[in-house]
Amino acid sequence: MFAEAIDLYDPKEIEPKWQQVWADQRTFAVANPDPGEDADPDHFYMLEMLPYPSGVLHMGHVLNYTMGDVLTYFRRRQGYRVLRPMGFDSFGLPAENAAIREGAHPREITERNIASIRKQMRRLGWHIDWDREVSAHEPEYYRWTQWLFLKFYEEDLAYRAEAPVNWCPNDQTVLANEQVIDGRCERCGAEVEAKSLEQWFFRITAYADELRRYDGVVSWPERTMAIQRNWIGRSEGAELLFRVDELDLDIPVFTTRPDTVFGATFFVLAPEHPLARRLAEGTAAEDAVNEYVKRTAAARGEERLAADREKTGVFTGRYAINPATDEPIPIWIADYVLMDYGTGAIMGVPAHDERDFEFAQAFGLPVVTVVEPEDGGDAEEEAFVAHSEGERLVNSGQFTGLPAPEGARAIVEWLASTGRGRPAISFRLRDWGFSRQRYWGCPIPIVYCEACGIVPVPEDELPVLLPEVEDYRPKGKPPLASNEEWMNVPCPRCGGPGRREADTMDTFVDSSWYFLRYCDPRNESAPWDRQIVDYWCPVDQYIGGIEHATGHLLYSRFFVKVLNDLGLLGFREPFARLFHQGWVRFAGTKMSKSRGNVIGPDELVEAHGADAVRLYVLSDSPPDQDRAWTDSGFEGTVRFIRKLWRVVIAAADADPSAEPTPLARKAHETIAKVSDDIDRRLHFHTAISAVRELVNELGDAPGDPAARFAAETAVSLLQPYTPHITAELWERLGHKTPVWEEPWPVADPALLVRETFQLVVQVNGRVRDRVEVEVGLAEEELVARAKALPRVQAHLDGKPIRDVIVVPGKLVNLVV
RNA sequence: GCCGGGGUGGCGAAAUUGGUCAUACGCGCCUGGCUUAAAACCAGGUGUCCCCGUUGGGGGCGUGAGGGUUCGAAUCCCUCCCCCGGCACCA
Repeated sequence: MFAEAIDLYDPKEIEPKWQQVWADQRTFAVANPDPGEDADPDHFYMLEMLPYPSGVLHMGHVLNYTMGDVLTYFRRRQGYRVLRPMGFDSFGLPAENAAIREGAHPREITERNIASIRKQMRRLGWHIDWDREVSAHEPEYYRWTQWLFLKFYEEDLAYRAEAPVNWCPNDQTVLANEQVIDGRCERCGAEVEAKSLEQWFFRITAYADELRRYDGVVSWPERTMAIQRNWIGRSEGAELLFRVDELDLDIPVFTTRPDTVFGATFFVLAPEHPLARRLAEGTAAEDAVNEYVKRTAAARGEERLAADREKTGVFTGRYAINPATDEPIPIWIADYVLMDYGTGAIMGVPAHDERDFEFAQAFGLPVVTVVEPEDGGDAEEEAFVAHSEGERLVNSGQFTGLPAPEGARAIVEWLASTGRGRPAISFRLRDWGFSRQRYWGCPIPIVYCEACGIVPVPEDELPVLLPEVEDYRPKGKPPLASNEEWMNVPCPRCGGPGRREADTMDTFVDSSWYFLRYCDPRNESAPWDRQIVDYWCPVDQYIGGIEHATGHLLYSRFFVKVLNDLGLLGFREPFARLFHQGWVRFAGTKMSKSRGNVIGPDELVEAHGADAVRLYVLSDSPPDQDRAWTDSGFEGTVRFIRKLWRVVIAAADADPSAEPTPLARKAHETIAKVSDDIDRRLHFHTAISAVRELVNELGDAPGDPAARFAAETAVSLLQPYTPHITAELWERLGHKTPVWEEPWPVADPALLVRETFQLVVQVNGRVRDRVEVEVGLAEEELVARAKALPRVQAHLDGKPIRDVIVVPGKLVNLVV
């Protein structure tokens, strides 16, 4: 009784013990390669999206980092040098809002949160190299964020422009398109307004085409690439010039249907188009146009986006020349044309565009059909004709009769020859506005000088430290602007009076390069050493939420492409393999802070140990699928861990034996399956199932000569999932080398090859019997054995056999 | 509307990509053991319908629906339905 009691599994005892060993021995630290080193092991960069330190970890984090942990241990034990760092995305709005609420400094709140998350991470036993920890808010880090900004600025890839921005009236700040969800602020839910401001932009559109390709990517989810491609949105077509003689203007339009230009019966400018007011100047329509522009500008936002809205617009009194027909067509201003797509102006072809048709109907504009189905069809009855293979141009001058796609090419060529058009590609993607009127972010190292204009802060004056301010609230102007002493600075170029840039950077800038800094985190003379970064990168396996598809994952790709063009690194895609973990749901809903239904890992770790939490979160569901956290399921895992303990302790007394019993064979099959599931498929849940099968069989065969081997195998294979209990059991099995340093087991191929196999016998494709036969029999012999089976005989029923299919090593199918 | 992912027991899911009676592993449920009792633990059972000589054995049907290819289909093809995600007055 007493002996049994000491051997009870007690995670509270075991887990702190091994965590202390790992800390003392610096088990998780990994060195960069030594320049003189010649025998370099294979290396592997394992990365999960860094956490935002907003309080404590939730189950989503536990899932994410446990997946990374399994892969880290797995690769490490396969002999790879594994880089698995951690850091904190520590600038950003929530810390600032908490600071306003609590009256503490955002730095204080942030660092407090980081300390508590770090503690949680250690308690979960994650294999993290803490020597490489970085946080975005530390001057040692953001100094290089600023440095990178200056490089982009030098290349004209960061620029300043006045632009309509998404303005959140509640947070008093500009939002990126990605932060606007259904016309509302992602964070506070307030309705977003339009506002025109001087802003900083990254010219991500310069890389639009390449960002749609994934050269250098090894494995990305199809859906993620589809989301990014939809977001970037590429259309091929032409830019055509429409002349306004009276004002001596040529206004470009973008169209995907240059074949329909002969049918353009009107011309439309977006209300925000810089020429909109000028066109109407001096015409009878001037007042009406001004009034319309003012009204639509105010109504931007949500209502304007509704596709089923009635078309509105106003005639300018001017005409443009259709470059194909040379006929004047009326110029209108209408808000169904968007300023920030194409050129902000369109040719109206009501016969072949649904929206143009509606507009023409509303204002009585003529409809001219210029494309018809091959057979003539009943085009007159139809509002417009879809673009398809069997269509030909009509009413199109010398192009009449050409098939539509060919006609499009011929027309663009013809217009190009007189300078009135050219082939063009248009993207939906906009440049990335990254100015934020906020305090808790990376200062933008720019000085505005009355004489010199925009002047970058010299590199040797970096970092521009984030100053202290009285109040973090924006109140219309950015908080940094309230610190007059900080704001006023001599111009770095002429020494005259200058004012600092008071906006800070979007935190997505910080996270666009953190994975590079991890490689060389303490470098004081450069953001990184190119040799070191090129050694580790691209990241071999990245894991994080799919919600970052059009944000972080796109920005990081853009950054790496630019940095490659600058010669700062030697690759063009940051993440070779990408994987999205599913959501952890509880009580049928997504866990999120805003819903207040977060179950933290702390209580569960406290009650049942980190191993149980780690193992359960990866059990039962494929890694990319949402999963429900159920108490009964978790209890099942706790039960299994206790069973593992019991069964392994029982086998510890058994003698080592190499006898190839069925249990030994099962152990080798499990090694093969678990290795393949983790390595190739990331199917952590089926790997766990396989080990459970092995443990079940071991439990059923305590006296088996291979019991000890089976126990050791189960412990070894579970080690990446449950590092504490397996470390303890491995030691109790009498091993001196700790299990995490044990090479990953390799299945013995000899034991995987069977001497006999179960031959499946089918009659007409239906399984009728199975028989154990020796491997390597001739086909005729297999067929003869199959026919001899009584149950097969019964189904053959004396009928003649028409065909025989033999799959060697598997089955015989008799067709009658 | 366009693009992408998906639909398998009561539930989470497996079947590694055309070849072992489809449902491994787990949850739930049922039966039994242990117990004064309960919990825990342990053992067995659990798609569905039917048949027989009924502590056993045999058969039909079953992977959203319908069709097709094949000796053989959850897996491939066609048509359709439904669910989830992205884009959308984007010219």
